[in-house]
Amino acid sequence: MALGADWFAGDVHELARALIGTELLVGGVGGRIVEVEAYRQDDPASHSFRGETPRTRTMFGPPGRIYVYRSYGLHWCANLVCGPVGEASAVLLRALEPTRGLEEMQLRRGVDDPRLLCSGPGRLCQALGITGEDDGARIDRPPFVLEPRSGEVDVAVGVRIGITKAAEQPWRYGLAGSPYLSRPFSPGAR
DNA sequence: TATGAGATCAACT
DNA sequence: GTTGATCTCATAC
Repeated sequence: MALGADWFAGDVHELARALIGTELLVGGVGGRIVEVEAYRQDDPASHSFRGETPRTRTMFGPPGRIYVYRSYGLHWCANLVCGPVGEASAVLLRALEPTRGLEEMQLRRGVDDPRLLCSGPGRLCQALGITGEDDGARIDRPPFVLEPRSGEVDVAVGVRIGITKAAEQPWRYGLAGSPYLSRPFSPGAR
């Protein structure tokens, strides 16, 4: 049974941790989530920190939706909105372990190495075909499917990547030891 | 292996 | 006018 939108109504950090190992598919293409980062409204690094704007409108809406924005004027980055309505917290999808639709992703990305298909927010969106068109879409409606993980996973914790504000916060979560991370976690981090 | 430039857009100063 | 939750490609060691 796929995870519904109300599954995202809880605490963003618990959800970030719980998302590791779940399988995200877009139109039958995707893989296991191996790396995410948590952002909250009281977080200076979050887009929602300074209040609602046309771009961040989705973050302030109901949980279980997808917040997509353009990064550096070039790449798309996808988040899953968490928490109660209006809390404006979200989980940034940073890396997947490709499991389904490899050929499709290789075609979209123009590379063959599975480790390079989804290891990074921009790459992930390109591989799955996520664009600004998908902003505000529900995670539990086609073409999106989020399958719960089967069994326990070893979740690593570390500092977030590529930001300058609140950069010391350990709000990056990942599957320990996975070769599909955008960057490895420090050994022993938990 | 490492550093640097370019792409290109919304929000902020 | 500057900055940023990025990535690719080129050039240099």
